[in-house]
Amino acid sequence: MLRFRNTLSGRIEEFHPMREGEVRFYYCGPTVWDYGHIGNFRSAVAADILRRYLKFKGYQVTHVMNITDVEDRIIAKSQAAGVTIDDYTAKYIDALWEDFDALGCERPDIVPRATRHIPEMVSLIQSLLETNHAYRSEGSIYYRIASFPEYGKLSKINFAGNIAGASERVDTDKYEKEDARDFALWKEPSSETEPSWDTEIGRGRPGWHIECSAMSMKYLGETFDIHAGGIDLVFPHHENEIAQSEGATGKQFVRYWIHFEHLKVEGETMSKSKGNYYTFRDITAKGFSAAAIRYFLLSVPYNKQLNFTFDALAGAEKTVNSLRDFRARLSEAKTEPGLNPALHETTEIALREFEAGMDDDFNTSVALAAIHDLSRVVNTSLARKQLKEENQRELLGLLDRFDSVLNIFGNDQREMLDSEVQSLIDERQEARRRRDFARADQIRVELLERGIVLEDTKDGVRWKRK
RNA sequence: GGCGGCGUAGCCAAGUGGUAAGGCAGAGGUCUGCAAAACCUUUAUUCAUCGGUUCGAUUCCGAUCGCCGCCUCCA
Repeated sequence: MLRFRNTLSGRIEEFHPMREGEVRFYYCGPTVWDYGHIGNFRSAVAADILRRYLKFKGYQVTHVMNITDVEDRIIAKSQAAGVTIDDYTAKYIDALWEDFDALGCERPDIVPRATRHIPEMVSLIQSLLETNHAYRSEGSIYYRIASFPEYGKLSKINFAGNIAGASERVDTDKYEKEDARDFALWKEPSSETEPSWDTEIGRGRPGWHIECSAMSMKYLGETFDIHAGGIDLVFPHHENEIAQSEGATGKQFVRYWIHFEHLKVEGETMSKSKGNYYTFRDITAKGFSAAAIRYFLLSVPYNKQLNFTFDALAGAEKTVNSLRDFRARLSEAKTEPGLNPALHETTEIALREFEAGMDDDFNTSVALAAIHDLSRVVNTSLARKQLKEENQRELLGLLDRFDSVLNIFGNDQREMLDSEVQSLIDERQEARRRRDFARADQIRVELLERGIVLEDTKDGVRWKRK
């Protein structure tokens, strides 16, 4: 039984979707104003694991991820560059998908963009105006928090004792609001040239929060199962989404909220001023593989802060390689017909432990430990020739199941070596038979320079790419 | 100022009221012509510090120190 922490209740809850066997899942994606930093991808990978594990459990999942492509920073930057919003964001959206694919994240089923859903937002704002949850002020439209007594139920912020201290930092240009907590649903353009839309509620552009309410309800319904995102979004973004959606519909908006913890870099907050701000691209440029980055990001449960260090990433690189070697070795092994019952038992235990870990609030650390334990036992059996054909089939199937969730083993496609490389390998085997080790080692070095690593085993020579 | 999280071996870390998962690195060994890979053994009497509760605490409570986050359109 899958259990995880629901931010709404603050407790671990058993998961029961609204509709049998079906999960509607919304993930608050990034704002596309720059290349994604590594913290963005910690969340993206966490959302990927979450969705993949729901599928592993047999649910049919509808996964929506939004792209915020209209927001103050984007407007400022696109105006400074003298280009349209679409032109400014196109490059970063393309980059986002490239990085997404490289990290092995499945593309969401539906990816709505804020700029493509202005009518939906306008209509939601209209119904909030009608129900008195919103009011106009100086050309903009604000949400009236006083109209929604449950405000704060997600973030559990005690506004009575809190806002006073924080209010010193409230922007002075917000005094036209009835209450400091009220937030903008619709913003009047601050200049003639600022990008805006002409709509039934006036000329302007949407506030940040309204897009997620409008788009999630459009694609998933007024009440849906899971809404996930970075922990920083709890307040105000998700709190405001609840106010907007439940204010408009009178129904519960989301049944389970999940928030992904941030990562630190070398024990500190990641920030440009500290010089420890890394995008995914910065890290691959240093020679680390996307597979290692994915492994590292998912090796610690989503609800823990993860300390990013290059030492740890180097460790992940080795670990991923050895797991891939393990799968290749298992796949290539020549086995006798039959079943080794002890190994069958090992296989079943591994599945149980993997699932027990994942069921317990998506504990990927425990799930990975199950895989490492399995690989050690199976490697030993392979070396001792105790692995039978049935075990091999069953184990490869199990690794595929694990990988449907984690996606760390990579493709098991053996490419053909070009004939020149192959003949060098053959020549080396011949040299070894003649005990001409000087020539054999010379060939091994030559192949290594071409990126081919050789391993001599009892069953012959194995090769792999460096 | 208000609220919350964390501090476990050289590094990344899981975890629990009953005596410390896993990975990387290190040491020794098996195998091998050598190497690589794999495997075996080994590496925290101890879980930031100090008190308290308990038969028993790393796990619960309190204090202290350190780090991180939210209260600012930052994942």
